[in-house]
Amino acid sequence: MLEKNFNPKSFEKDFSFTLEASYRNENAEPFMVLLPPPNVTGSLHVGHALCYTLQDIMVRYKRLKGYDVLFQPGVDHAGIVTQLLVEKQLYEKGVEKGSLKREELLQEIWLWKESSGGTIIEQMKVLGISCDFSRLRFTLDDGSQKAVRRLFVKLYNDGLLYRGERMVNWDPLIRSAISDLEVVEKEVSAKIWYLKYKLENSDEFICVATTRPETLFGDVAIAVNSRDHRYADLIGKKVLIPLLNKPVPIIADDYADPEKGTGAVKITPAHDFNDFEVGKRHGLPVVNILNERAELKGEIPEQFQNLDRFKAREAVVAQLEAEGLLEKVEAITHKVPFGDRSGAMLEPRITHQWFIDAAKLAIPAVKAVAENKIAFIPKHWENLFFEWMKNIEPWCISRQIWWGHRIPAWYGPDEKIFVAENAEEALQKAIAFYGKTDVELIQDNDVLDTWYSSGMWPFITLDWPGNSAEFSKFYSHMIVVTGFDIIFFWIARMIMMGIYATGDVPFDKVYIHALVRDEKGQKMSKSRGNVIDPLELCDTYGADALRYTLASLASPGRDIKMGKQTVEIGRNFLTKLWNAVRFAQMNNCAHCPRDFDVNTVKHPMAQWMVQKIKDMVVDVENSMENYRFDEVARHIYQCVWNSFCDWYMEFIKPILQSESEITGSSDAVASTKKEIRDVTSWAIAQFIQILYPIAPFMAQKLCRELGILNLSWPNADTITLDSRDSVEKIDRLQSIISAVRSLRKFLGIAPAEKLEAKIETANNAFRQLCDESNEILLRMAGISAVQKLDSHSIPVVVEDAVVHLGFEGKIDIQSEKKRLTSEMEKLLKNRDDVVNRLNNKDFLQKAAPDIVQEHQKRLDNLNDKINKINHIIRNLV
RNA sequence: GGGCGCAUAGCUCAGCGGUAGAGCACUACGUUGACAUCGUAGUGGCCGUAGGUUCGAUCCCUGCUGCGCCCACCA
Repeated sequence: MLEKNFNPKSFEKDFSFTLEASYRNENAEPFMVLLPPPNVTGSLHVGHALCYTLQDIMVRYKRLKGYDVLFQPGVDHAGIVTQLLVEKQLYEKGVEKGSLKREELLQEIWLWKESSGGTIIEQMKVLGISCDFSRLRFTLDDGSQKAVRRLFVKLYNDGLLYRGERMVNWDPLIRSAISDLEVVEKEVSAKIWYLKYKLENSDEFICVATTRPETLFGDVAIAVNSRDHRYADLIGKKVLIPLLNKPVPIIADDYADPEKGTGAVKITPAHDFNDFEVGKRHGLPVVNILNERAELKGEIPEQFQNLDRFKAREAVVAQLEAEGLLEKVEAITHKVPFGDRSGAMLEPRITHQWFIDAAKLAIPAVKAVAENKIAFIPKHWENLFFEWMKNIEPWCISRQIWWGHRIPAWYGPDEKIFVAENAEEALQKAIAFYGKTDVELIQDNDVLDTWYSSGMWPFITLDWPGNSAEFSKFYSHMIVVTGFDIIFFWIARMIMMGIYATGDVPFDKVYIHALVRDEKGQKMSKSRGNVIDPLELCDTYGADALRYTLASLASPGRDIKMGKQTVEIGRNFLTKLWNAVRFAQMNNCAHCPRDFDVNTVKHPMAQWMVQKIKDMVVDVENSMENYRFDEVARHIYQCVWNSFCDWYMEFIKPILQSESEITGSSDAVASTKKEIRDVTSWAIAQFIQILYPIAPFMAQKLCRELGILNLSWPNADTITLDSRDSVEKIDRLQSIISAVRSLRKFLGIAPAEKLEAKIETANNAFRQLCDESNEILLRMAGISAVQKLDSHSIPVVVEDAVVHLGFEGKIDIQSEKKRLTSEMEKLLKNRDDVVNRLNNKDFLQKAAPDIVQEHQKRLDNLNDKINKINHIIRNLV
């Protein structure tokens, strides 16, 4: 017997997932979910919980349906994040950044990874995520290393990967290049300084506005627009850079916008993307005045040497002011690029980096999505994908850190590059190239962008470049579930690299899930302090409750607003089901006989319930196939709570609690009782199976409790019972009960007070059900049916039946009259609408015939009811 | 500047070319056996706005307004 209190904590920890998760039905259709590998430094947040829960629901559903399911887990080494984290921990122990050698630092990071990395994997188990953990992969494991190098060499040999000197976004804190995607623009308040540049051999000045005065030492020109008459005569002349007195030309370039600033703009090619382009157009030199830490360095006055860029700014401004070269200062707010990992303000910087020719890889990727070989769900996210792919820039894949895949490129004495899968191969190439054996090669110091290996995840995990059975079965047929924010970072790269490496798309579906916000709709963040910990929610409400709640909120195209209490949705629902099962146990409805056949069921209430379950199975299955997990949750909820608990269980209580078994007085009653028991236990078994994908802990607990050995997905097609008559009759009985309850409440009749009632109906089948339902009517509506009423009565109209409620005491006739009159008003208005429509020739001609018919029927029903109520009102005294 | 999404009950959200729904909240009543993590009944909506298409629009189309997001630019 289930415990009286629903306490998920008491059983959720009992179930392990490893066994069932690694089960493979190898002869069946494949279904694979590619788990986005969480960072090795990560811990579970609500976003993960949503993402993983949805995946797990799909996976468990497909397992029940008999698919060959692979749910492949893994962890990402997360280069920059992890190295920063370990360096910080070392710093706290007194180890300065940069004081360790490469091998020493790597060893420290590996040690950290072994001891503290991947806690999120354990947290996933708490949530009941049924990955095949025996196949857990790491983006730096041997297989990944091999695959990464293999693809690098292939890309290089195909000319799609190259080393070049370009301007990139540089993070002065990490001291590495980062990709454009890792740049976040932030609005900051700043100042704009108007500097006076003296014309050479003149006393005149040209005024230039800048937000970066400290970069003036790197200026190589002043640009003005050729159509700007203010400066037309200055083009070709020279100005002197303030504080440096170095002459630079005034050039004409359309980049200079007469509307902005003073219309004259300083050109600093080494420290600005636009200026770099202008410099290139005009063959200007590149003067770098910042080092890797963004300190001033180079051909600049001694007093500014080694100053941090922000201190340098102050110093430069002060000096300019002292020399009278500062015309004015204005306060502005503008957007400035920051690194999303370090939070440091970025610097454009010209360095040697490795790049992937993403534009070329993008062509087949765009084609694949355009041709629907890959479908985004919801579809509109394709737009975002296309938009980015259209404007894709070369992808800078080298990072100046140590934790990651070291770039498999070696340099000979003359900087000649040898790209190879390992040092030995590189050496062989070098020997062949130089024609001598004593060649010394130095490997590139940089590592690859973390997203490089992530981009290979779909095939790394299937043991590419080997030709595994899993690869041929699952590759290009899997689904990826992720947030929209990594469509660029990850999805696009997986598609590009997957097609390039294997010739085929890695997956055929991309499900984009919602963003989970706090209850006010704000993004959750540590700094706001509004982060909800899913593990805490599991502890308070249970993992199943959290899973159910997340599923029920997962409507497409809308973010999820969620507070802690939101999880009560799931907790309350599961409690309800728990108690329903308890009720069944108490009434010997827990075990469904093996030979039970739902299609032989006779009792109207039983048939009604069977039909409700059949409908639910069909609905849930449709919703599952359409990735509508909110609908899945809702269909189950309605069937369990509204149909099964609210009506069915109340209806069957008189039958289950009758004494017929003991007395054996009636075989018919006893066999009805048995049938009801069987249907009840069958219904519960269906609920458990349907619920398993969403609430696996509870489902398994109930299976154990009820002795259910095998779970499978119910097949609605095997339910062939024709239950239309029963459904109609039971629905009618429900209407009567609701109407009587409503009227009793309106008249203020105490719930405990029993009333006599006479039910009039011309429908014989229904008449019979009413006669058989005395006890139900008594329990649920508080009425006992009689043939003749002695007391005063008030009639209630329910469809084609009239229920006369008898009262001994006084009833407020006036208020009842009022109520009926207002009901009548509504009915009349309703009828007017229908009549108007039926009088409309266009409607009759153009509307679908069944719609017209339905309106006619509606009109008949309304008329019938109006007549009956009219009659009642006239006779109320 | 370019693009995307959203707007339905007090709140959170479903829905749909043909009578507007749920959960929460609220009001009233109700606990000696499935369940107060509950039950019963109720209150509450010109479905953002202006046009158009249609026999009929909350739903389809267009404009507008408001909110959110993405990309680009910013001397």
